[in-house]
Amino acid sequence: MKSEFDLHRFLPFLMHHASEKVSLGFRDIYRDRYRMTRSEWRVLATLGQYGALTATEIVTHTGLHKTKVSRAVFSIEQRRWLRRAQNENDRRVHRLELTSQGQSAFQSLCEAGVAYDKKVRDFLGDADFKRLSDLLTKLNDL
Amino acid sequence: MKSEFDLHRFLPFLMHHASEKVSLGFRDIYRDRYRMTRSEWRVLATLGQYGALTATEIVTHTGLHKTKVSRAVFSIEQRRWLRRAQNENDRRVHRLELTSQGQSAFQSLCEAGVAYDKKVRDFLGDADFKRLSDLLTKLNDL
DNA sequence: AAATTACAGTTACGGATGTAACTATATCGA
DNA sequence: TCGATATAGTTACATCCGTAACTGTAATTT
Repeated sequence: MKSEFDLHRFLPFLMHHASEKVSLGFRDIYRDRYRMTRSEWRVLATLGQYGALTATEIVTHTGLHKTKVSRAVFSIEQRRWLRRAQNENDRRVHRLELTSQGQSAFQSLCEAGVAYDKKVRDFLGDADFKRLSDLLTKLNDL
Repeated sequence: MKSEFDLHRFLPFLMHHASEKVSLGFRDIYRDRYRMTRSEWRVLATLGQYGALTATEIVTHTGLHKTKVSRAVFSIEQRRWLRRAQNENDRRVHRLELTSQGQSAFQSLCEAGVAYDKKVRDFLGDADFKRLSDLLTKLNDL
């Protein structure tokens, strides 16, 4: 029987729907401002926050698929927003680092991010916002 | 300064990450069992739960893009899991309805859905699970 | 009624995706 | 040391996706 099953209470649906709302709401910003994809923004943000990393380290930090990272790195490099330097000890590995232009773009999007965060926080209220963050963080270990 | 911005506390990231965990976790089930895409599963589930609908009504219920619905309907129809009947009064419109095979598939996935829900609920605990559902529902109005 | 506008649904196109296969390099084991 | 295995990263392919343009039908305006 379907009686036990309610689409509008089904967590994968709720999650996905809410995620689209929140995640795509911010995507409009970096897409309109810089014509970036989500993968590109994620890679930029990760390098901006953590400094120089290898592609594999970006995969670890973000959970992005390695082909997404590879393509995003290529396209950010095309914009001259990052440099790559081959590792001397292991020539398979490249150290990826934002250029100053890349850092500027990151700063600009950070500010937009903080503003966007505030918008959602105002909507939910501080308590619910924190509750939501904590629950989502907890789900990472599912 | 980036100091205000913490990637791992940024809601679009948290949201997206948690959503991938939960939503793709269940996707493995319908993908492995029936080779369905997420759009197809959503359309199947919507028709299963609400009975006969038009494509536009499915768009309203699910929030899916109309091209996704169009393609999903086509492909589910190919499997003989749904019938379409042209509306006599408005010949642009088709009434879409699951066949008995479609209903069987839906039932089978409902059971999997209930089991999956239980798995997540056990992980989070009843109280947090409800809290999360409520917060996600609230976000629909963002 | 003819012309215009609105709507349901499909499709062409270019771009983004994941899988799997690949290249190049490094490491391990005999 | 050399053959096998593992790893970093890229690419070919098929698929999926959203935008915009389209088809066919209905409703509205004149």
